[in-house]
Amino acid sequence: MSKKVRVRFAPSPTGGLHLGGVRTVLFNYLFAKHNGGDFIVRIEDTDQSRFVEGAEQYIFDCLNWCGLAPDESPTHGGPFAPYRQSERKPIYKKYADELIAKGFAYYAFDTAVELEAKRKEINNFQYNHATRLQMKNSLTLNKDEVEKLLNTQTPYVIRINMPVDETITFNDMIRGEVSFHSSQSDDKVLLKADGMPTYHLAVVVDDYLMQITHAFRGEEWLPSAPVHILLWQYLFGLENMPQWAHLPLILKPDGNGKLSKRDGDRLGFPVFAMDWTDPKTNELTTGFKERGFLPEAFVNMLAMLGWNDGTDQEIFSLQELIEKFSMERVHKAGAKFDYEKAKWYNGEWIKKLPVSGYKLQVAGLLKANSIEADDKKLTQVIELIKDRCTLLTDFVVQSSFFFKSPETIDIAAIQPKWNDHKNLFFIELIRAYELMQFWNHEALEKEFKEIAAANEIKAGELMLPLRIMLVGGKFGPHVFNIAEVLGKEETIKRIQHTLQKLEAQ
RNA sequence: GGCCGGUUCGUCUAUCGGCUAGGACAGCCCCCUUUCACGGGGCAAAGACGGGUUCGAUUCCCGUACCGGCUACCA
Repeated sequence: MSKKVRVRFAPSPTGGLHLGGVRTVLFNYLFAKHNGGDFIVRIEDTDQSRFVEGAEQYIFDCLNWCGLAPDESPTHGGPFAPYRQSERKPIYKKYADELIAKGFAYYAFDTAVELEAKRKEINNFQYNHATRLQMKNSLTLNKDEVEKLLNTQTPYVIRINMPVDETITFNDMIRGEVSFHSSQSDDKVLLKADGMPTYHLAVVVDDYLMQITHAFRGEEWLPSAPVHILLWQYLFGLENMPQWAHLPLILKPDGNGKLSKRDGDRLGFPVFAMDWTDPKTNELTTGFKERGFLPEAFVNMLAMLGWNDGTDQEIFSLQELIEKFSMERVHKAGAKFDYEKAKWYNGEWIKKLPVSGYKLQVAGLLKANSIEADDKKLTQVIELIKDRCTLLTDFVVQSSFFFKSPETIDIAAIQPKWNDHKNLFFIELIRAYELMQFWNHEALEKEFKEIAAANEIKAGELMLPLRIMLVGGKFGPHVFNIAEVLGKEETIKRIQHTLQKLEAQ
């Protein structure tokens, strides 16, 4: 029997949660759930200088919005707590010491200033097999000197002693066999002077301790994979190492390169899942949520950036994604982000979901625009206009006139073809509508057309004016549907109002 | 620079040696709609290049080009 699948998402809480980050979460989550496994969130906050207030909570808010709930995390708890690396600090030293004892790592006492000087002196300086014997470390210093430095609290780091001539090969679930030469990697710092591990030590130790079976991360990590593999070999044995998959990057739409927050600002689309306010600068970056995206659409769109099920299907619920996901079908190449397509997914989900699935959000949006919508009418309105909304925020413009009189009336659209004859028609229409027993769109349309015929005016020439009177502009659903929802009193009131304006002209 | 990865329509992608290279978004045209959308139909649009292997390569191998990632006491 094989071990239970356990995957982890390991963000560092340094700011907003990027599209690519959410996709990494998603693929982890889908893989875990597809295989009946657990999804763990581990906070990689080993760099105290990059700590950002609120960033961790924000990550969980985003996951919650997306519907990607962790089985274990600092906030959800779990048998392998703590899940915050800063709280696991004492654990790592032991493994770093073990590496030193085995000769796979060494103490280095070089100061930042000394390293800086070396970098200036040697172009492309690397702390590696070629240079480490020129440096101040336990390889060059004798035992007593090292002992003395250690005893006098001299700051030091622990570095991995990369082998000079070894080929490191592993099998990536997406890329197949990938190999590196050990001489190419430098002697990465494992334990920092402040006693915190670097990412390199921490991932390996925690993946082992937390019994992670599959480790998925962005492609940008590929070059450091050999270091991690060596660490596995030295510490826990290759046979216990998780299976790796390095996910393709999400690229900017124009040109090339990794998609960044700046690209979103520049091109006018969100990059973060939800609104993020930088606590230092107070700068607000809009998220997909606040931009009017449904989590269903956001997740669907992200999944399709690099994955497909081999058919033409493009709309998937989270449940379907769980059923169909496989790492083998993840594309190797990076994908340029296409905001137009992202919006298309949202439009599809607005049409697909029952109104109850997003009614509350729409009500919230309306409220923010000081429109209080009663529940029954809101549902009715949403049904009527949802086909012409691609973002949730579109509902505001598309529905405002149902709840309050239009602020401006596009008189210019009626005026040129306006005449007394038409004016008379509307006066007659008002009278007829006042007497209507059953206020529904079929009856309203029938009445309208009969009066038009009696006046020998083409209905088509009258429908646009009516629309402008009710809506204020050339948009919205079928005009008699609008009148039906508006009700007798309001409809007549709006017609009269515009009639007066036309008269005044 | 070095190492690693990648390369099918403008974009996301299908194809696991047989292709008239399929779908979707965006674009254009038509229909529906007496507004605008939605919807329906259509058009246009691709295998970086050069060598192999093979009866046959988009698919396998090699090289070149181009793009990207990494090259911190950051993740």
